[in-house]
Amino acid sequence: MKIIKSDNYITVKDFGSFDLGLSADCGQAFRWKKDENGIWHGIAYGKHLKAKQNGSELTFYTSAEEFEFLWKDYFDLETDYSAICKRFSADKNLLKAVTCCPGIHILKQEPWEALCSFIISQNNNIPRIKGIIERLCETFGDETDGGFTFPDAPTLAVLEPDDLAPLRAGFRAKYIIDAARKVSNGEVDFYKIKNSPIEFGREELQKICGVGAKVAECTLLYGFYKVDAFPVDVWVKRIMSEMYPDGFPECADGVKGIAQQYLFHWRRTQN
DNA sequence: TCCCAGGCTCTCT
DNA sequence: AGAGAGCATGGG
Repeated sequence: MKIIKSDNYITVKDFGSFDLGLSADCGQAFRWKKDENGIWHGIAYGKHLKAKQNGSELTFYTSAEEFEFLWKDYFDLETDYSAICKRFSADKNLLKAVTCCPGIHILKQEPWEALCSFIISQNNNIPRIKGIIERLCETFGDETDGGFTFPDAPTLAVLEPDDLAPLRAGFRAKYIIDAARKVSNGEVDFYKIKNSPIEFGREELQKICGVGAKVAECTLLYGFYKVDAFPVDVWVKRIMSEMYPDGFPECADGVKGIAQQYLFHWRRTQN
């Protein structure tokens, strides 16, 4: 990877097959938006980022320091996805999926944001998930230069479900509050989840009311970078019954979550 | 309008 | 243990 510094931005080259837009908007994160100039805007870890891609050139409107300690890792730019996709090509469906949308990386989101976002995602559609999360940030987050931060768990833990009425999250409001309380009082231990095998995280997260297998897997994959987590939603369920009635292919062992992300996006963007 | 959405809880067998 | 209804809301 090559980084060229300028006054107010940096240019990055030789980053492999990464696709910024696809990664930002393939249903794993809900806060990235593209403006009329093709520039992506997002906020993570309390920092606002503007970034754009022109083929094999990425522009980050931030300092080289911030890129090094935050965004390089957030966008998982040092993992060799072409090697992973090459492994996937042993399976004909996975080959189609990675060929159709190369460049998807798993975004390393904040654990709390991932948990909260996927609680909101249940029995919901992506445009509305984005709306609820936006209202959550506007109502309870902190204002920064480019928007609002994601409100942390302690901030929400002191609220009652009714206080979330402005979000129009429906029955999910009580789940968000239960999650906020259990995370901020340590009943659900993020540090231990991060440093334990995936099975521990599965059990720990499902202590929260409103968190079942699917939300737990999503949180582990996108919030804790447990790349073998395997979220099964209605789309992946279709894929499994149509293409893998006898089980998932061996070539995805250890990185099933990444395979799932390619298949999910592929299946969803067909027609 | 009506169906359905990156599911989960609760209840009834 | 397994199946099914109900859930809040609104996008398409």
